[in-house]
Amino acid sequence: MPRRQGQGPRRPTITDIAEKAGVSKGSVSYALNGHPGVSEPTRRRILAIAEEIGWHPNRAARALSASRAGACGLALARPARTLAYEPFFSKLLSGIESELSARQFALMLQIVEDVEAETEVLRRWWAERRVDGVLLVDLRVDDPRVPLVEQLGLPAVIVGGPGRTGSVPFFSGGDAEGIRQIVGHLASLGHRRIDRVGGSPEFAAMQVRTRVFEQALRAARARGRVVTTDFSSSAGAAATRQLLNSKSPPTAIVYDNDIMAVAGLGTAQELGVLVPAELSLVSFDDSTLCEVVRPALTARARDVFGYGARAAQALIALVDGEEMPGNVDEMPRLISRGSTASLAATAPGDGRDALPAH
Amino acid sequence: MPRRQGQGPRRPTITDIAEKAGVSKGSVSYALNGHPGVSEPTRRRILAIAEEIGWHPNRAARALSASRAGACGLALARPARTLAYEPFFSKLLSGIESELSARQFALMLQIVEDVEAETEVLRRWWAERRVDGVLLVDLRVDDPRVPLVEQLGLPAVIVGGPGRTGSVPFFSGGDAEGIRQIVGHLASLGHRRIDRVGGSPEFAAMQVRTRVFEQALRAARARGRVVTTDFSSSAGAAATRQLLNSKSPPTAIVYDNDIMAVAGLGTAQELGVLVPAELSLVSFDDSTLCEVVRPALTARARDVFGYGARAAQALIALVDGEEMPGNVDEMPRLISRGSTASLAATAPGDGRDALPAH
DNA sequence: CTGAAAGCGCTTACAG
DNA sequence: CTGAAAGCGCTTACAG
Repeated sequence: MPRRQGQGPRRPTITDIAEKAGVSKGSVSYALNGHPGVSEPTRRRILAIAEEIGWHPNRAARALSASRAGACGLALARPARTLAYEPFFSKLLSGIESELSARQFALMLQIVEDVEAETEVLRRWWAERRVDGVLLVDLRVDDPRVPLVEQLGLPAVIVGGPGRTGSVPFFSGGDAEGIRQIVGHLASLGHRRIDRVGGSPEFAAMQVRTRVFEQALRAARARGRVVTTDFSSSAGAAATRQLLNSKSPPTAIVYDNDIMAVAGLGTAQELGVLVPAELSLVSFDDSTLCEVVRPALTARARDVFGYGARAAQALIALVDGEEMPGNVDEMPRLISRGSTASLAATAPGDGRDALPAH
Repeated sequence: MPRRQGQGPRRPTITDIAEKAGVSKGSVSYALNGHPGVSEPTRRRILAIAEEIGWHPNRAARALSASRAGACGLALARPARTLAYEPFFSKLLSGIESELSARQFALMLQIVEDVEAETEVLRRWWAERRVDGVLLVDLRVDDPRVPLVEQLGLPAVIVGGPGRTGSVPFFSGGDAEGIRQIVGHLASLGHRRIDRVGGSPEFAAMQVRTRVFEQALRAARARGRVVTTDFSSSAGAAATRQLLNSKSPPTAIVYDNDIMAVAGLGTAQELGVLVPAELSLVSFDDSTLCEVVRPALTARARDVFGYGARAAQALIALVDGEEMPGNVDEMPRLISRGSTASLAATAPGDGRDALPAH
């Protein structure tokens, strides 16, 4: 026989409401949930009593009888200490959370070390009925989470595909269009040697970016290399140094995130390379960071908050068995700031002659 | 009579285990929870069967009978879209989450617009038994959450006091020591005019910082002003401009967060003020940001991840009715980087003569 | 329109 | 050491 915890006053239940109203618990439940089966006057009386005594449904009880957790899960396979460096992620989380809470869904968050650990979390959440569905981020190439959720029958939405996603719906982040805009912008400024400091190729999104980047270069009759990194500032700095010190240095560099772009800017400054006179820099993610450095960084902007919100909305629809909203492709836009400039306008010739040996 | 959702295979319950093992559900429960009341051979058999059929406890059922949600809550009264600008917060969240999940607690996260909305979330969570306890961050002066959790009997730990916290335990962030270290560092470099770009005074922590800042200035025989802001980069830039354009500009500025410090650096550069030759800059929060800009920013570093983890640990102890670990005051350390320098060493005289009019 | 009852999957005193 | 039973607070077919 359960004992009561000693904490605070006993919270009211539907039994209390039923007693006060002089009806059965069943009627109270119908009234509270807006189901047919109670007369309008009775419903109003019940609602008034619930309000008066400050009743709220016990989520555990509701979850148990309704076989529904009322929560969605987000497991993040990221070393916890690096989470801090991702303004993108914070915005995404805000967007997801705002939609979820507006729909009365709770958000379960867990940070794990790698994708294997994440699959374990997904299994456990589903087995424990902790969640009704999950959001999958940072899709990997041949991601094990996709077959897992399919096998489990766990409702899931992939945030930021595409990749091979099986039957799991996904929301694309508009990366392809973003890359095209950036390369187009740089090419229109006269750049023909455009390198890219990209993220790790294990991510499905990176493969798309690299493929589209190379297509865009060809379309612009430009050349360029891709250096892969782990997205960290130190890797961004190292890659920049490597590119600028190479035999044929670029006149423009595109970075896959804002942190690396800022690190690249600092590195260029250390090497005495003038931005944007001698080198143009573009970040693939916009953030306050890009605005506050000098020169401010040209960046691909997109509505990350809305992106997260739409993904959450899709997941709720999936969980509720409603029709999924379509994948509205994000339309990114390029925000031109001080870090990009025309080569011709700022540096006569190819602009490299005046460079110190670096 | 409940119906089964059409999703996936039926998940095993203790009834299944009891049948397979030929014992009662009660024995299964005792065995699974490591309680006395079952023989060792029986326990092992039960555990083996549970493992074999992939049993996991239904959290809703467990929560209902144990009157325990197995979750802690974190409601954030921050405009969702600005959450992105807080590396501090991301690290804190990671630390909290790591401790919680290590102890099998889930984290419920909700982002709300203001403290009033947050009190509503706390009330609802507790009434719905969604959480066993909550973490309170960004304590305000006369924060309504403190009397609320006391009245509700909702276990809570304040992250980043102090302030008037009633009976609610809190973890201090070591702000006082941090301020002293920064002012001491700048004074030892010869600075006597040290201004501070602080956060909004509605936060309890800001009051402490300002008080200690003024004490530290007096102790160092230095002078300085405090400008309050909303922590945003634009406010940081505006405050910097205001201070540098004043009749008696500072030779050093301390910023309450990294974003404002970076914005301040950019503003100084725009105004043609050389950092650190003519102006030293210090950030009160360290982050990658501080490392990647040029010059890199001197900053107060602290173990934010561990700070969050310890707060979560304290909350779990409180929820479990165990003894709370003591409030180990954070010992911050100052990381000296390129943005601070001795006045005398870099600029003869008071160093202001050479400044362009700004 | 309303009530009595069974059931969700656990936990835990109580008897044997 | 083990089993049978009640109870957590809901939801929902089923009878009236």
